[in-house]
Amino acid sequence: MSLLTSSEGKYLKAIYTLSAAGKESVSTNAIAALMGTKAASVSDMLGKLAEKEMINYRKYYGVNLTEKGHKTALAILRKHRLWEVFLVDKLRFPWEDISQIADELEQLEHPLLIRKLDEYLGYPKFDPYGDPIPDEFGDFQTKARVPLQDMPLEMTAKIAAVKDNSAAFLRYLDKMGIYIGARMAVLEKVEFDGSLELMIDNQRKVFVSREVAANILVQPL
Amino acid sequence: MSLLTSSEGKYLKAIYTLSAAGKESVSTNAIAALMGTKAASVSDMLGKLAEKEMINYRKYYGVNLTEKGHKTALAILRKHRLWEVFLVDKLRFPWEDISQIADELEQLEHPLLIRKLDEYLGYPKFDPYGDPIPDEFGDFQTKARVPLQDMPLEMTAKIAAVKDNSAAFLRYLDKMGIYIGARMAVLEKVEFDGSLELMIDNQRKVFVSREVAANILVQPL
DNA sequence: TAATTTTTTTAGTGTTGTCTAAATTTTTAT
DNA sequence: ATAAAAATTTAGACAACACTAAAAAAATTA
Repeated sequence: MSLLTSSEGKYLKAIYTLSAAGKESVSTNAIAALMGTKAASVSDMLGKLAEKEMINYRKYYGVNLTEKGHKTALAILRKHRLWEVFLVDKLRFPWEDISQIADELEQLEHPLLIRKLDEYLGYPKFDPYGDPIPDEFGDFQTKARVPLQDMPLEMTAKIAAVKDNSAAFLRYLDKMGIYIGARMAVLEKVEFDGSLELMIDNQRKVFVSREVAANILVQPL
Repeated sequence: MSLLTSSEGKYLKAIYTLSAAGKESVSTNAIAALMGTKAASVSDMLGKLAEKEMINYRKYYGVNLTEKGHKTALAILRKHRLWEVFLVDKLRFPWEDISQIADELEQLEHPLLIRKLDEYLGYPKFDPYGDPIPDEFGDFQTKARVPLQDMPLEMTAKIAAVKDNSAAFLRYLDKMGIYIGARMAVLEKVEFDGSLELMIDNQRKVFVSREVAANILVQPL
């Protein structure tokens, strides 16, 4: 018993995402907002997930993932991110399209499918957004990453990940030639508005606003 | 508005399969048997599909696909068979495992996904079972195929398709070294029990029973 | 053709997951 | 500290999809 329905899986992933974003406990409204449902629906579902011992649920005070829920969420995240790699590396999808498709693919339940996919993709460790892909045991690599604004001048780093996965943001990055894995250094910080001048791939200079910089993580080399 | 749920899609595919198998109109019980549901559930669903103008439904007298239903079924079949090719050619699944997984993958609805998949797979025309893959317009190639029993002695042919997709049958074929695309000729027909001696790939002789032969289609060369 | 069997449909129920509206609890502000 | 506001839960409804049991229609057979 107790295998998850695909809807339960989506909730679990949402709770994981919100937990990872720092908060001790995750609120009903935050989940509803992230998932585009109503608070009442979330309350219902929290009851079911608590029943299945996926979350610790104290009414009116939000939820935490249990150990079991955490592992399950990581398994779903693993599937999601592997499919994202497939869509970008193999099918050549633009990265702004892939989240939605991967949301459906991640719910597929077949013991061998993900193992074979992982093998086929060459055991990737990061998805196209730069987020780490958990292995079968839920372990993943997290290399030190810092927000772009915190980089000292001139230090070389690699674009490691983006915080905002919205299509608008990703298209903007594409247009500016900013992509995961690109080498960069901060040439100048403008005091006045927090904007930055960057050198990308030792070739191109680009300006980015404080808002954009806040959504980019880099990994010092 | 008229887009299909994934359950409706499965019914449509089942009706298509049964229609293709010859019958003028498809009975409620036949659908229930193929899908592993009960006749009452089928009746419910037929009402919905008739509502959406996918089928012509005369109560108590079975159903036919409308033009719209036929096109929709072919689109689903196209997805199913492309995913099967992916699973076998790319992920290296044994062919007896793929139907079930493709049943879930075929329900994914994304305008670009199938086009990109098709391109990535190199626009295959047949799935791993030898069944033709409809193109975007629902057209597909059907080369002349004959049941293995009807082949004259000594004539060379290619194994083109199997009628029975059960895991047991497919495993048997694997064991005997009989695969889609293999060259073969009938060396001898045994009057007594209808069994055949085959030459496969000009190398190996194998015996197959009448029952097995009845489930293999070949394409004369 | 009349009776029996088979097939199909209808009626009523359960489950999952959503919603709105109302009730309740917690948080915030005066 | 108490009143107002915000967040959360409960209650009741609905849609999709399955089921069982019973009714109805069609097919079979004697």
